[in-house]
Amino acid sequence: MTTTTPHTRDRLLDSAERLFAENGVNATSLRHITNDAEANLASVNYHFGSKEELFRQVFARRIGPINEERLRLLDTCEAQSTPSLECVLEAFLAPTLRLRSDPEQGGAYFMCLMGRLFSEPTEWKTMLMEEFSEIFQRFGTALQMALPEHAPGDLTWHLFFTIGAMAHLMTAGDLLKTFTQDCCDPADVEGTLRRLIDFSAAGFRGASRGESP
Amino acid sequence: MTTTTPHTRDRLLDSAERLFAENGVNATSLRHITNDAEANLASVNYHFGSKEELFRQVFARRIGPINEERLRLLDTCEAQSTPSLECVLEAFLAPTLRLRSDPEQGGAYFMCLMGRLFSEPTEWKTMLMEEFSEIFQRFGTALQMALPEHAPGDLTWHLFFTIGAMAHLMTAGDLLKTFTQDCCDPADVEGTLRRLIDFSAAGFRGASRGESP
DNA sequence: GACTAATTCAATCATACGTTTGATTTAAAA
DNA sequence: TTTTAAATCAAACGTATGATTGAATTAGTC
Repeated sequence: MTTTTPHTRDRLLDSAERLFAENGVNATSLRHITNDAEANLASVNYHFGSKEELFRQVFARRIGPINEERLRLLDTCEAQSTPSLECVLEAFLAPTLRLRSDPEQGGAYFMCLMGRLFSEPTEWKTMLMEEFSEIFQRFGTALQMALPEHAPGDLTWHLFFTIGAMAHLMTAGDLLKTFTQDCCDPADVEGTLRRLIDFSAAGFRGASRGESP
Repeated sequence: MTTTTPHTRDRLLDSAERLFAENGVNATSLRHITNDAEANLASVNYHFGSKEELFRQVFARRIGPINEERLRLLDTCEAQSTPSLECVLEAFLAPTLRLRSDPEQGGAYFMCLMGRLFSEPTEWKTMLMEEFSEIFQRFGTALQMALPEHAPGDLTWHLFFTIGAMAHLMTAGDLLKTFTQDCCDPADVEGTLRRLIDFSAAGFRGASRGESP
């Protein structure tokens, strides 16, 4: 059984990942994908059964390792006596933002695709949330430990804002470069990461000021 | 000439706005729209010429007044001797976030639609940017005045992060409510606005810490 | 080399899309 | 009422979509 497929299946995944990211999921037809992958039209339904299942596997192929690295980085954070807020935020943000500088393959395409998922109608968004539920739980308690005097509700709001900034970076990052005439360039991954971590950390720490009901 | 159209044109705009927001632009067909508006299929091409022009007018109908209010609020900010950062941020954020509580019509739909545009492939995003260029210029200088000791590049990055948080609120806000079992509810518009302003303001102020190259 | 399962292929399916047409209806102007 | 323009309508246009079929081809096993 399955003496393992040669290439076609992987070429389909790669082409689909790139085209989904560049043009959107609905706007990318199976014919676009199979042309790009130099495969037959029927090969998608042979290897994956449907376009939807193709997309699920494009997603599943990457999200697992990414979230594993998130948890691994979080573990090294918590190995310290008192994990710093910055360390926790870096563990959450770095694995996705660093996709941009993925050397061999187009993890950058996946980053863009994942960012777009956050604002997709409904169906895909719930899938994304299922994958993230454990992550949210683990990072929620880690943030609570890093900022023990903050209300849990505040932390949830601030994490939500941070995710928004991250997602915007993933989907519209190139626009920032164009718009600022290369002054702000997200291609400098480590610089961008440091900026986002600093911005969010300051937001987490400083936002519980003034009259709160 | 044009003794003025009765309703059909406006019903088409309303239905298109809602369906575009709920299901995405590409996923919404003219047949969906005309069925929802109880109009004939050909009426879209009669009144607007094409689906693309329909979308442009759905967008144009709302974005003008929103950006005018932005500038109006910014004017009242700058009427003060030294405009506070919070005041400038509120002028930028409030007009869109308050769409959620639009009483009569579904400005909430438009809010969701606009948020999604930020992560759309390309074509629509440039249109959105053209509408925003004046806004960015005016608010850029206002932020510079509110934080004179900060580098312009920093302000651009921080505004970008803030826009990301805002857009995420517009597109995935309902998810936050679901996920937190109603603990965090974006339907409380003024509370949400205050939280986002405080978070961003703290980010703007605090993020230029540590060793910067 | 013969047999078998896995894979690829060209062709076609039914469906949905945006757009166009020409006749028909509605309503305003004369 | 007659005339004329605006608006609506059913029907069809050509194209593209995701999916399916059955034959042809490849590769692995005996």
